Amino acid sequence: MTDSSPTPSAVNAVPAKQQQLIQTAFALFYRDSIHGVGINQILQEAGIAKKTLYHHFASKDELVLAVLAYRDEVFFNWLEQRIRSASSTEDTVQHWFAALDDWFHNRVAELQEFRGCFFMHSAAEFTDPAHPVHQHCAQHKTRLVSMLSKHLGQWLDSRKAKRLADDLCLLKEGAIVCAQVQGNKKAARQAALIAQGLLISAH
Amino acid sequence: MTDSSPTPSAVNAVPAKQQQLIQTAFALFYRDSIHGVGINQILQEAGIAKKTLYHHFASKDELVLAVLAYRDEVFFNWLEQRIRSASSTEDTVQHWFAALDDWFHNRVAELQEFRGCFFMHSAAEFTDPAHPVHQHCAQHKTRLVSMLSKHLGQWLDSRKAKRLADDLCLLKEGAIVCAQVQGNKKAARQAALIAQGLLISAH
DNA sequence: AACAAAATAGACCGATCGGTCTACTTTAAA
DNA sequence: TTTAAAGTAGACCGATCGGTCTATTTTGTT
Repeated sequence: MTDSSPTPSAVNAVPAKQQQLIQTAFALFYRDSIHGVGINQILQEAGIAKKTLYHHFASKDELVLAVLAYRDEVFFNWLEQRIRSASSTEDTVQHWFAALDDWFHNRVAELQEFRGCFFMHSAAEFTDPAHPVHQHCAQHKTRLVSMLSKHLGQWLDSRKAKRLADDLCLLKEGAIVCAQVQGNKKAARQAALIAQGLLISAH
Repeated sequence: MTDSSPTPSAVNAVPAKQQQLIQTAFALFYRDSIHGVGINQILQEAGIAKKTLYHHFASKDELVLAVLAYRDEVFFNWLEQRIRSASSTEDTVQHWFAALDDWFHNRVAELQEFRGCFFMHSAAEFTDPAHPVHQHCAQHKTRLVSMLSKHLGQWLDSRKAKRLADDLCLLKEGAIVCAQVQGNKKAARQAALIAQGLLISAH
């Protein structure tokens, strides 16, 4: 072993307080939007001193970016795992919307109570496409498309895989909005039915 | 005539300053989100005194609701008009996405520069489904579905019309998100292609 | 035991928040 | 011409904003 481990789980780990700050901030941002939540509220909720926050982050903006990175990782990993075991194009589509359905019905503990897409909301708060927050949101979506596209590439040629992935992501966004704004939790199954039409015509 | 008209366009009209306040507030809310825009900023931009605002609205919340009602009316009327002339189910679908395409490409002056769906964004800022703002947003979506459904009812039985309207609205939401977050302005045409599949299987 | 890093509480800063209020001016109908 | 409503500018209120700082305590390594 090249490094000793003085404390169980230390060394190169993300500082505990930093992680706690990020998770608390995410929960509050997700509920009340970024502009709707103040630093002091986050600190009180997390039970952490103000100095500690500014020891880990230079500003609220940097905390926001860290929160986006955190959510990106959690969400991406969850969805990739849900897709991974699919063994055909049709199976992937089913897994895709089954995952969304679970999310909408709060059957996915690691994603918190469903309130729509955090990246969609954040992009709406920072409408300038050049703003780091907006760019991070766009990247998240792009990353999901290419992950799905790559997965579908196992059975489809890359042009068709990309096209289907784009469509499935558009349907995903639509389902999320319907589920969030109108509280229509059946939106995932509805989107899955629309996707059926794609499989018939598109191969 | 039951009422005289002392000044051209007065009597039962909405006060000019009130309308100006609403329009200015909408432009700012749409760009920087509701929580991201302060009262003073709105007043400065509109060139209106603070007392005048609180003469017309009891609070910022009431101004927000008035802004939602204003945008609801503008958007609904625009989209209904775009659909009205359609003469078949297929034609309606084409008009539907052609309208979105125009919006995404900023060819619709009355809707302002495209920044996504204002109601979707506002619902994200007020996540409590019981909050008046959130409810107004949900209503807007419901109203659009039923308008479209009614229109499609000319050629489809009501069950099928409702189902198709639901699907077209889900596709609309998906296209809006893709166009806004990723800047994918082709999303309307993409959604139109997906909708083609619906017309084949669903009648 | 010594020591540096990390954490604590919370006072404090100038700016802005939503909202009230006074005092004055403009507008337009009777 | 009178009069009431609607408008103006902007001081002011307490609260909160993001962020800095002092002083002290906890923590973990040597």
